[in-house]
Amino acid sequence: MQAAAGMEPDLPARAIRAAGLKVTAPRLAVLEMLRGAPHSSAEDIFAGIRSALPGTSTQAVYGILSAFAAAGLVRRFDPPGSPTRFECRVGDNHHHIVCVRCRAVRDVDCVVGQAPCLQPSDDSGFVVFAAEVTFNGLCKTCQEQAAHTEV
Amino acid sequence: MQAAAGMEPDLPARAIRAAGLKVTAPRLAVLEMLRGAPHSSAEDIFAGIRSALPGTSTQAVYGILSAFAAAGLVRRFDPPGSPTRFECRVGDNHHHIVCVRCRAVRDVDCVVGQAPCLQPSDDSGFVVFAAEVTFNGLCKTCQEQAAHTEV
DNA sequence: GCGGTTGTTTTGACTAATTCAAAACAACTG
DNA sequence: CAGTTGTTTTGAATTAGTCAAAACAACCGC
Ligand SMILES: [Mn+2]
Ligand SMILES: [Mn+2]
Ligand SMILES: [Zn+2]
Ligand SMILES: [Zn+2]
Repeated sequence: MQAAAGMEPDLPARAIRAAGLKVTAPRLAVLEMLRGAPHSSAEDIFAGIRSALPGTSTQAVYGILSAFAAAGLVRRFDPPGSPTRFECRVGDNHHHIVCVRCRAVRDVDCVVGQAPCLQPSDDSGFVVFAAEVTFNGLCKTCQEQAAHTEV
Repeated sequence: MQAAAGMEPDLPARAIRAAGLKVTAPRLAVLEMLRGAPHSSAEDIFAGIRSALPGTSTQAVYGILSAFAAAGLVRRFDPPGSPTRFECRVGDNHHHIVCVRCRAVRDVDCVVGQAPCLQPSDDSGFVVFAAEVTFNGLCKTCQEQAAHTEV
């Protein structure tokens, strides 16, 4: 499974190699898919790549995502009530809005500038690495459907 | 299972009744346990009450916690990588620090005053109800153990 | 206090999401 | 091009939680 190597930069492959990982077809497929469909679950990704790569298994996808996350290539995000999602946007301290009805996820840039939420008022002796902010709400579609149902 | 009724106020029972729920032994046990051990998981709670109430099942605990959460008596919290936790502190917009190593959870009072993180910079048309802030870090114990292992 | 109604718990099965481990395999190094 | 090492496949197991029917108990009114 090697593309015409040595010619174009082939960004995804370089990113994987730069992370100290071997470049493989399933890994390229997962990374490509994740670029086009951020906040996908492992199962979403498996469904998205299985036609192009028959013989691929969910376990492979889980393994790939773990490796990517450990290498800092992707970020995990656990919305309440749905399986873990993954995305390529890393290291920019952005947050998420989740629709409590349909579980849709949208990115939210950090509210108060750079890394605002990173200082808890009292850290109880913890060393804090990161702050995850998750807004719960209703997406536009679900607002409309709720308006219909209610009243 | 009726205590000497009509004498003392019996706070937990009143809280349950005020929420429009019937007062039962397992419900009292769960609420009591949750007061003494906030951020417990369903399984934690089951383990904590099963000796006092043999014959209780995990399903009962799950049912009780769902009813309590729906009634606003308890709050759920989903730390990444561990089962859902529950607590009695409700309606005060407080947040959490989670130790990424041992999964310990601590409360953090809201950082910037009242309800700071409640305004996303761009809400994409979402109506936002609440903001969950989760700080990831290392607890004191895990810092020390990490210091030993590393260097 | 007694019985009926309704909400709660038990019992038992089942699903979804994820993890573990051994063997087969393929990418990269020299 | 062969060896080494990391990756994927295959197959099974586990964890966390859900669903549904039947047994049961709290609470209301009498
Ligand atoms: Mn995102
Ligand atoms: Mn708390
Ligand atoms: Zn929605
Ligand atoms: Zn810890």
